[in-house]
Amino acid sequence: MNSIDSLSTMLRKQGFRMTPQRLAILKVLSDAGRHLSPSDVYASASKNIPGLTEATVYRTLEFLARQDVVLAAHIGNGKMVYEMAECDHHHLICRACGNTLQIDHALLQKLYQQLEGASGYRLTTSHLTFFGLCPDCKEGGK
Amino acid sequence: MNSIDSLSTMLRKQGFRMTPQRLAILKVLSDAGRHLSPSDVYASASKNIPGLTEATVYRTLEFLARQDVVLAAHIGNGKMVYEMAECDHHHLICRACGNTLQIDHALLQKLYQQLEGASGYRLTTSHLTFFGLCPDCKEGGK
DNA sequence: CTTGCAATTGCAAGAAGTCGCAATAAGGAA
DNA sequence: TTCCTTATTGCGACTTCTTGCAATTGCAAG
Repeated sequence: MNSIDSLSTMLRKQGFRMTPQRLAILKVLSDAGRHLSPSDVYASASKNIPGLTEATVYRTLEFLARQDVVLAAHIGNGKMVYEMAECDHHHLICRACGNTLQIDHALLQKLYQQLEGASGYRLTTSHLTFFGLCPDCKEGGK
Repeated sequence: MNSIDSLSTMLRKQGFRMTPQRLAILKVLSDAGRHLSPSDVYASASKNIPGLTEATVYRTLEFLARQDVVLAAHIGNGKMVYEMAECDHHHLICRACGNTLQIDHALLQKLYQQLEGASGYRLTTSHLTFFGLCPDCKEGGK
């Protein structure tokens, strides 16, 4: 698992600035251990960085996702959520009740290899979201 | 492939109203043959329905997606796009140049069965988006 | 320690999308 | 055809998110 220090060093090496704003946002995500919405991140980070703006939070999340430090995902309500890119995984969400299951990336490894073979692309891990009905809701006949 | 008439009949049977607004939006999507953004849909549909509002377009797209008449997807720029749910497929997008490849759902059939077995969920088809680097861009060493 | 460059941020304006409520209208029953 | 119920829409206010630009600041060089 990458610490904030090693992530910072890596990003600096690539010519990026590690500002207090960026460090605070990274720390919020690192401490959370789950995904957060931009407004969740803003609410927490602005406690440590008075004067932080939401525009900066949005820009920083997008920057960290582009650098693969953070995974972005849509979880079905049209909103983007973010999480530290520590453990590759995907989500399976019940369309009726919203219950969410985490899926290891290992389950998709073969598919990814197959898609690479068929397409010529090199796939990056992304935070996929699958939808379905959970065991409780599919019995209810929705 | 379902015609607008048969989709309308099906929705009416479920107690929904098939208003001129909904028919116009369905027709725009049906004629497009590709995915459209909400503002694309609004621009086209409002030609036929003067007075149509964007609020109605957003609500109708969300309604049609919920009824599985339309597939919604995020294509990497944070925006939602919509397409008739005619041919189950997914997307593979190059993160560098934006080039997009369409992936048949058939390639994911086994994975879906596997996930159903492992989770107890019944998966619905969703419009997944994979990311990677296309053959041209991965050679460029990004 | 100082300086200069260019990346990053704050700010305000604007775009995209959502919500509550009254008015409108789809459609079934009579 | 008329009437009534209730789903749906228009509207305006609001929230969420993005953008351009000037000011600020991280950081490498000296």
